[in-house]
Amino acid sequence: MSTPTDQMKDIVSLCKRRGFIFPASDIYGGINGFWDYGPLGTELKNNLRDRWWKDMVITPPIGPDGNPIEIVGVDSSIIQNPKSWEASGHVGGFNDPMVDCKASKKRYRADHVIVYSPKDGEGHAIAFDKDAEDAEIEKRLKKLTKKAPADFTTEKLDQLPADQFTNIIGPDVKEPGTLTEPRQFNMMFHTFVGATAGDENKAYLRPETCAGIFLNFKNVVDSSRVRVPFGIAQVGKAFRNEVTPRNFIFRSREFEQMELEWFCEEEDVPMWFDFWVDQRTKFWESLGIPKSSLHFLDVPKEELAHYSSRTIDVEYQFPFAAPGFDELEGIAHRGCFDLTQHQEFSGTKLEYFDQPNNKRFLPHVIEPSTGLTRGVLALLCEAYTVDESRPSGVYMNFHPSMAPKKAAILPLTAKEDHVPIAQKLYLELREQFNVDLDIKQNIGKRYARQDEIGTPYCFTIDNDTISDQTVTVRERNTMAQERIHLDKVASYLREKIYG
RNA sequence: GCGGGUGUAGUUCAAUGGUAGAACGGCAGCCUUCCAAGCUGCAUACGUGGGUUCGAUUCCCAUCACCCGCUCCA
Repeated sequence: MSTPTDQMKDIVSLCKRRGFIFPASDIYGGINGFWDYGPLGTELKNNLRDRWWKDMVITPPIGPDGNPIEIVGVDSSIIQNPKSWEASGHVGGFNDPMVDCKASKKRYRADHVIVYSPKDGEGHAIAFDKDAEDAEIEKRLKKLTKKAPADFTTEKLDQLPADQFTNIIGPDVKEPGTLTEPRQFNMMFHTFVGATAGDENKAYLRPETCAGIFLNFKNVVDSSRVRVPFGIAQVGKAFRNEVTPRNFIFRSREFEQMELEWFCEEEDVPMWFDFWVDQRTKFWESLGIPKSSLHFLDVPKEELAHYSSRTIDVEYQFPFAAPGFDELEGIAHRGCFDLTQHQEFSGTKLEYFDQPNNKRFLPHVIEPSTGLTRGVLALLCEAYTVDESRPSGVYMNFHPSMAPKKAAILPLTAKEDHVPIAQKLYLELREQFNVDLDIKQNIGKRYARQDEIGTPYCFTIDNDTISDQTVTVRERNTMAQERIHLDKVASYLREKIYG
C-alpha cells in the first residue's frame, strides 16, 4: 500500500531522475528551501506561466457585461525602495522578535508574552501568554510567589532588557532563566544596495510580487488608457525566509508567483469577487485539475491577513496534505489598503479620476494570487499515475497543453528507411511544438520513457509509412494506436493540444 | 528553532573495521516491423569535515541535506 508520503518520495525521485526538479546547489549538498528546475521542469513551469499570462493578459475573460475585460501586465523589480515595505506592513509584521524556552521547548512571540514583575523587587517575575485568563494568572502568581496581581507591574517581554530574563519564569515552566534572548525572525531577505553595507542602504527582496503592481498603479493608469475596472498582472520571483521550508517545492524560500490585482469600484466588489473565484476555478480545471481535488476555503475572519476583509483559498489535495488540502491560490479582497498605504507613505496621490462621472476615488482590489511553483507541484502530483500494467510502471498524465514535450517522433527501427522520414517530420513539427526525436533502442523502451515524462503522443514511422505515408499515433494514457497521414500530424497535434 | 529518523551509482536498495554489489536507468554496439525483449561492453556512489584506529563507507563527534512530528506560515 502506497502512502501519501511514499507517493511524494516517488514524485521527488522521478522529478530528479527525469530532469524536472533538482535540489539547488546539489553538488554542494543542497541548500535548505531552494530548488532548481531542470530541462523538463522549466518547460512545465513555462507552460503554466504562459497559459496564465495568456488567460489574463492576452485573452482575458469575458466580463459579466458580455465584453472582454481589460488586463495589462507589468514586470517590476525584485528590489524596491525599502519604504514600500514599511507601507505594505511587511517591515512591521515580518520582524517579530521571538524567544524560545529551553525547558518547555516552546517558542513565543516576545510581544505576546506578558511579564508580571513584583513591585517590591523581591522574588521572580512571572511570564504569561497574552491570552491567559485572569483567574489563571491570579492562581499561578499566588502559587509561585504568594502575591496578588495588584502587587505586580506588567510589561510585554519585548519591552524588557534581556539581562533580566534570568529572573523570569516562563509561561510553561516553574523555574526562572529558561527563556532565551529575543531573536529577530526576518521573514524578508535583506540585502544592501551599493558597495557598502549599512543600515542606510539596506533593502529587501520582495516577499510577494503584488507590491510592484501597486507601486506602478499610477504609471500604468497614466500610460495605458486603462479604465476602472481593469487589472494589472505580474509573474515573478518572491522570497521569504520561511522558518520551516517543507514538502518539496510547496514551501520554499525562493518561489514564483502569478498575481492579478483587479481594480474596481467598492460597490462592485461582491460581483467581481465571485467572478474571479469562478474564473480561477475554471482555469485549474482546464489544466486537468479536477474540481474533486480542489477545495474552497472561505478564510475565517480571525485568520484573515491584516489587509483583507474576505479571502477564499483555493486548496489542492497535495499528497502530503491528504486527506486534507493545502493552499494553491488565494483570492483576496484587499479593499483599498495598499493604495491608501502607498499614497500615504510615498506622498504621491494615487486616486483614480473617473472622467465621465467626474469623481476621484481609490479603487478597491480583488487579488487572485497563485503560486506558479505550487501550481507546478499540483500539476506534477495530479499527473503522477501508477500503472503496474505498463513497462514504466508509472506515467505522467499531464494535460497535453501542459506537457513539457507534446510528442515524440520515433522511427520504428534505426534502419536507414525510417530515420530520414522521422527527421523530416521532427524538423517540421518543432517549428510549432516542443517535440522529441528519439531513434535509439527498441520501441517499447522509448514509449516507456515518454510515458514517464508525460509526453501525450508518439508518432512512429514504419514500413507502411514508406508505402502509404501514414504513421502510427500512440496515445499515452490508453496506449491505443491509430494510423494517420503524415500530412495530418501537425493538425492532429494542434487539435489535441488546443482543441 | 526543538524532538525523532535517514544519508552507499541518476533512481531504488544490499554488504562490509581491510576502500563496495545488484536491479532499474544511462551510454555504445549487435539484433529488432510497435510497448523497458535477448546478447555484449562501458561509465557512475559510501553527503561534508573532524576524531578513534595500523586501517573508517562501517564506530564516535560536528555539520549539511532530506523525511516525520512540533513551532512557524505576515
